[in-house]
Amino acid sequence: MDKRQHILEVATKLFSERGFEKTPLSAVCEAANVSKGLIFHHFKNKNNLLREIFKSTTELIVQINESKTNQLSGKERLLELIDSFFLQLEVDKLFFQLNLNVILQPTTREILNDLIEERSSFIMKSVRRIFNEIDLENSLVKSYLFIAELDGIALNYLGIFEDYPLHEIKEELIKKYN
Amino acid sequence: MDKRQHILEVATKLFSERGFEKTPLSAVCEAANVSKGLIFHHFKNKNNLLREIFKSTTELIVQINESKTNQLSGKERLLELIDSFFLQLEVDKLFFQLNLNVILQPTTREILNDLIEERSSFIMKSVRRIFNEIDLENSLVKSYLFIAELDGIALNYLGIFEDYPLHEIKEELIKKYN
Amino acid sequence: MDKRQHILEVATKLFSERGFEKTPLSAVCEAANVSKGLIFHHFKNKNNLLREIFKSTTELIVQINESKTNQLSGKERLLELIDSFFLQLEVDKLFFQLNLNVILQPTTREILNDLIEERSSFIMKSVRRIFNEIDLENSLVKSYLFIAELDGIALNYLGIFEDYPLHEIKEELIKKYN
Amino acid sequence: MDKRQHILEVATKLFSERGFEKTPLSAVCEAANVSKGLIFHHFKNKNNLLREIFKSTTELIVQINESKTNQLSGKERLLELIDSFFLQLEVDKLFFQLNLNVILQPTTREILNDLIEERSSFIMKSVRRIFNEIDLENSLVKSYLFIAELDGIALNYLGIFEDYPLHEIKEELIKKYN
DNA sequence: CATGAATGAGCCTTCATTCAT
DNA sequence: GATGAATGAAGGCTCATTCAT
Repeated sequence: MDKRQHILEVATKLFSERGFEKTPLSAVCEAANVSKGLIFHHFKNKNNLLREIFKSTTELIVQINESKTNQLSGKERLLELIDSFFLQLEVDKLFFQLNLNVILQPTTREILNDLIEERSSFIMKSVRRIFNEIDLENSLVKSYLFIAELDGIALNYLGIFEDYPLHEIKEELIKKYN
Repeated sequence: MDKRQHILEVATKLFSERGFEKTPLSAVCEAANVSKGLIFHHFKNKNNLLREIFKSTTELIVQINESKTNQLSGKERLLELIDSFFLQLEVDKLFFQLNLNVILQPTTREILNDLIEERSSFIMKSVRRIFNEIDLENSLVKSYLFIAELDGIALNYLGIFEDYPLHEIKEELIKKYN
Repeated sequence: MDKRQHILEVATKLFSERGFEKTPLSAVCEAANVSKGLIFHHFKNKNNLLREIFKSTTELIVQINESKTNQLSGKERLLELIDSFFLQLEVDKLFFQLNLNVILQPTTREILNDLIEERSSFIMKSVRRIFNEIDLENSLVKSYLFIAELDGIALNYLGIFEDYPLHEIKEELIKKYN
Repeated sequence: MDKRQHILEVATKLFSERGFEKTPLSAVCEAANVSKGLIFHHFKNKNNLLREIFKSTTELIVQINESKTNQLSGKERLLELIDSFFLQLEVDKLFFQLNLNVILQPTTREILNDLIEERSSFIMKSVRRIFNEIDLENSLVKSYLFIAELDGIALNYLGIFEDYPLHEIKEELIKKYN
C-alpha cells in the first residue's frame, strides 16, 4: 500500500473534521499509523501537505467537469451540474467543509492563494461556457450569481441552518433554471 | 474610557484580520495596551471573549433590522435589505470575514453553537416575514434561497474571486427581485 | 458579624479540603463572599493568612490541654488524652488533614517554621508531664513513641488505608497503656 | 545515557526537596539539562511524571520486601524490617518526605489514588504475614498499629521535631517487639 | 523509506498582589 | 472597612520541525 497516499487520505479526513489549524500532525500520525518523520519525508511540512490535499481535490473537480459528455445542450449540462452538486453536497459534507474553511481562514488562505485562484478561475470558465450557450446577455454576472447561489447553499447547509430543506431547494433551483 | 469595551473592539478587529485561532491573546493585549490578566478578569477566557464579540455583532444585526420603518411594503423592504447588505459588505469586509470564518471552523463553531443558532433563526424570521408579504407561494424555500444568495456573494467576494463585480451583481439581484 | 473571623473560618475549611497551595485566594473570596482587597487588608498576604490559621488551631490545642482538670492521675489523664484524640480525629478529619499537610509541604513548612516548633514543643511538654508521672524510666523516648503512634494513626486513617478500623485500634491502644 | 531515566531521577529529587506542586517543570528541565518538550514526549504531562515516580518507588519497596530470605522466623523478619526501615529513614529522608507529602496533599493524593491503594495493600499484606506468624491473636490490628508507629516516627522525624532521638527510639521499638 | 527522540517557540491560563476609589 | 479593576510573573502544555539512526 502506498503510504504517501494513505497519509493524504487520512489527513484530508482529519483536516475536514477538525480544521487544518486544529489538527496536529501527531493526530494524523496516529490515525494513519505512521511516524512523524515520514510525513515530513513525503510532504516537507504541514503547509505543503495541505497544498497537496487541495490540489488533489481540485483535480477531482476538474475530472468531474471534463468527463461530462459534451453532446448535451447548455441547459442540460447546467441541470446536470446542479444535480451533481447536490449529490456531492450530501455525500461528502466534509469535502465542502474543508474547502470553505481553508478559504475563509486568513492563514490557510495565504498558503493556498495561487491554488485557490487557479481552481476558481477553472470553475468560473466551466460555468461561463454553459451560460454562454444558454443566454448570451450578461452571462458573466449570471455565472457569478449562479456560483454564489451554490456556494451559499453549501454554506448554509453545512454551517448555519439545522434541518436545511436541501431537496426542496434543489427543486426550486431546477425550476428556476429550466 | 471603558477598557472592557476597548478590548472587545480591538479583539474584534484582530480576530477578523487574522482569524480567531491564529490571534494570540498577547497580540490583543499589545494592540489594546492592556495586560493579559485584564482580559481574563473581564472575559474569563479566550473562548468567552469570542462569544462576547459574536453576541455584540448579533445585536448589531438585530438593531439594523428592527430599526427599519415598517411603513414600507414587502418589496420595498426587500430592496432596502439588499441595499444595506451590499453597503455593509463593502464598508466592513472584516465583519463578514470573521462571521463566516468562525462558523466554518469546527472548533469555533462549537464554541458559538447556541449563539449561531439564535442569530440565524432571527435572520430567517426577518427574511421570511418579508417574503410572506410578497409572494405567499413557497416563501420558506425562497427565503432560504435568498439568504443563500447573499451569503454566497459575500463568500465569493471575500474569499474566492478577485475583481468581484459587486455592483453589477447587486444590479442583477435588484432586477431579479423587482 | 466579624468579617475577619469569617474569612479565617472559610479559609481554614478550603485550605483543609484542597490544600493551601491549591486554594487560590479568589476561591476564599467567593466562598466567604468578600472582596480580594479585604483579605489583604486584614491579613496582609496569603502566607500570613495561613499563619493566622495555624496559630488559632494551636490555641485550640492548648486550650483543650489546659482545661483538663489536673485532679486526675497520670494514667487517667493519658487515657483521657487518647480518648479526646480519637474523638477529634473522627469529628474533624480536615483539621488533621490540613495540619499534617502544611507540615510535610516544604514551602508551607518554611512559612510556619517557628509556629510548628512552638506547638510541638508544647505538645511534647504536655505528654512528657503525663509520662513522667506514670513511669520514670525512659519517659522521653516513650513520649516520643506515643506521639508517633497517634500521628501515625492519623496519617494512616486520613491518607492511606480505606476502611481503617479506628475503633479497634483505639481499644488496642487503651489496652496497651493501661 | 537514557534521558527518560535521567529525567525520572532528577524529578524525584526535586519533587522531594521542594514538593511536587512547587517544582515547576522548568526547574526539572534545567536540572536535567533537557528541553521541556522532552518531558512531555516521555511522560505526557506533569501528573503522569509523578505517577511514574511513585510507581518506581513502589517497585523499590516491593523488591526490598521480596528479597528477604524467607528462611527466617517471624520475629527475626520483623526485627530485620525495623532495621531496614530506620536505615532507609536516615539514608534517604527525601524518599519519605516525598511519599508522605503526596499522600497528604489532596491534589496529588487524587492523582495517585489507585497507586497508593495498591502500594499500601501490599505493605499491609507483608506486615500481616509476619504478625500472623508471631502472634495469632489480633494480628490485623497489631499490624495496623505497627505500621502507624513507623509512619508516625517518620513523620515526626522529618517534619516536626528537631533533634529527634532516632536511635533511642529504634532501640525502644526493638525492645518492645522482641 | 521509516522511526522517534529531542528541541524551542509560543500559547492559554492562573494567581498573588497593588492601588485608586 | 471594603471593592474590584489592573498588573505581571510564572506555569503547564502543544506542536511543527529537525536529525541521527
